[in-house]
Amino acid sequence: MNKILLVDDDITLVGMLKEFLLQEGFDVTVAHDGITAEQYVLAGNFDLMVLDVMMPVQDGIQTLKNIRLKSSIPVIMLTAKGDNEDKISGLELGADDYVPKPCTPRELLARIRAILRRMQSNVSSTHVITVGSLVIWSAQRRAEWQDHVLELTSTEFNLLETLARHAGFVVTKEDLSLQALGRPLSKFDRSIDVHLSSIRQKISKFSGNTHCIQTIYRMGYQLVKD
Amino acid sequence: MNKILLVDDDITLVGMLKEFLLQEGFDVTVAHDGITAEQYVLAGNFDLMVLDVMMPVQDGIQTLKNIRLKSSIPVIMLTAKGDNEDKISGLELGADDYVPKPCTPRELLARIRAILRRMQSNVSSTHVITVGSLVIWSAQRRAEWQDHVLELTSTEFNLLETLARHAGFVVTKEDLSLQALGRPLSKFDRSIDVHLSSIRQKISKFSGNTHCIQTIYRMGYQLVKD
DNA sequence: TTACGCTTGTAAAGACCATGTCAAACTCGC
DNA sequence: GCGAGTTTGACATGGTCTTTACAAGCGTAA
Repeated sequence: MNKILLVDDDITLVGMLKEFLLQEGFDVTVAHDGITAEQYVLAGNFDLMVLDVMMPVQDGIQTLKNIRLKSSIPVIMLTAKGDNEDKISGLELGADDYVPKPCTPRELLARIRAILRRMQSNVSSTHVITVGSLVIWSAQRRAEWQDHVLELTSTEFNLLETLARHAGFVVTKEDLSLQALGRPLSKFDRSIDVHLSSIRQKISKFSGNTHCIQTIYRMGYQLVKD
Repeated sequence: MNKILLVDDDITLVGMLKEFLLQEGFDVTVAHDGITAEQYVLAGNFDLMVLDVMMPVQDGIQTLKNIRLKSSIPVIMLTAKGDNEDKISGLELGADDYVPKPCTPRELLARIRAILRRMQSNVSSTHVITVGSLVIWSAQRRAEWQDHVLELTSTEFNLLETLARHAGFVVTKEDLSLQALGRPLSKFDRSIDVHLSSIRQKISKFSGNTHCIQTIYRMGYQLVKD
């Protein structure tokens, strides 16, 4: 459940929004002035803050400024009128969105969801590994060499991916076995050599360059960056 | 300081982003079309590029395609609308992330930081030892002498690395044997002498200076600090 | 200084072992 | 049972390490 902090001096408006957001499944906390909001943000771990620009004592802009010194919490600014200056300076201070007042709760909700979605997609952001002419899409389990699809088996893909993740570094057979085959390397296990051999063959179909996967004698293998 | 290249034909948007990123401590350069961007990338050593998909003359996709032929610079694509096709084909070309427009500067910043962090975690863990004209990258098992790669065997590398770690001090053969060969020195073992001989030979290919590895009679060897 | 013993430099040879690779045996899901 | 994928076995290869041999260097004592 997402924790949201609502900051506005308009008590009735905030009350209404709170009700609405609670029903939508958010965990809502309310503050009525900037100073309190600052304290809340630094204390509790909120996922997002909705901040009114126009407030007595300390306005939203100053509040955001202070908060940005210590936190990178996503912030949606509520601006009175369609004031453009507010928008710019709010964004430059590090607001993630601004919503002109008056706005319907639904509209605000949409913005909140949008921001949270972005933040989350940020974390799980697509994993693409690029090393020289090799491109690997981990999620899709897809690998290309110089724009040609490499038709790798599952294990081969794991191996290549592991090497790519550590491109430029030597990866021992022990590590390769653990990470790509999922078991510790045992004494006379030749699987890794065999798989690497076939990976090299598949790569060599598209370029003579087979020494991109270097063997480091008695140490392991290394995918060279270049 | 990280060098960032912003590429978008929307001059006001780019101007705003540039301001924002400058304040965040980046070194920002701007290009308004794909052709210029290509030239910039190949010329300057940027750490990251933000590339708009929708551009006149040459769109972002083609630009990325061209750049990928010659550079593996991290790229964030800016896609208009939530256009899914753009997303896919951008990633397949080797973009590292995509951000749907419109986006706030903060959001873009977060993505930029995320990518840079990922890149740096690859490099910063590298253990580099520098002694005079010798540079050793332990993790990569790579050694250079005056910018020339030394093609060392595993044991040779171990020996040189051990000497480099104790540069300026005498290292006994006993210690060398233990640390580089992994076994105690036995009575008539000449391996270390032989290996050091060949290391010296390999170094002497690039400079007459072979006394960088000093023999301390009846004591051991020493890599001299310059 | 010279002679002697011990240590080190280095080339060459051989032993050893890791790796490349093919093919057969083996799994496992269908 | 079939087929794709994986592992195992076998063999060839070749790189690397060690050993050996001899030459050269160093230190010390006569």
